[in-house]
Amino acid sequence: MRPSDTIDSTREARRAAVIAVVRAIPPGVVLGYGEVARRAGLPRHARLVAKVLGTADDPSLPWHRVLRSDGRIALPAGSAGAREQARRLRAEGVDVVAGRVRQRPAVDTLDGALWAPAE
DNA sequence: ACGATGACAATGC
DNA sequence: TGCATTGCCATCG
Repeated sequence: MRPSDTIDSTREARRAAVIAVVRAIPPGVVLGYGEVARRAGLPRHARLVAKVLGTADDPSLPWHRVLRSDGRIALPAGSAGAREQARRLRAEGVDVVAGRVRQRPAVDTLDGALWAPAE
């Protein structure tokens, strides 16, 4: 490996951390960007999470389970991505109405709370 | 180095 | 609920 890679890896490491967290989200569960950032050990990096998901090319990544903190789909309403996301969520049993999820992304729900520990 | 940008979040009205 | 404002922070030109 080139020495420059070791230094650049800070960026890669964060990206990897975010990817790992997103991949760990179980079906039917949704999290906010800020939450994901937290779980990735990067508090206040919600926007970075967005960037990562946007540039991630891994098709097996369940990026559709990441929403805004208010339960809204982050992608522009009507856009191909937004429709795709809503479609996938419903396929997992998540209620999506008008680009919004009928479930609190917050760790308010029992499922979310129980999911918190571990690792 | 500097300002603009963005799949964000919290707060206030 | 919706919209505007402010704060945050990595990226990019």
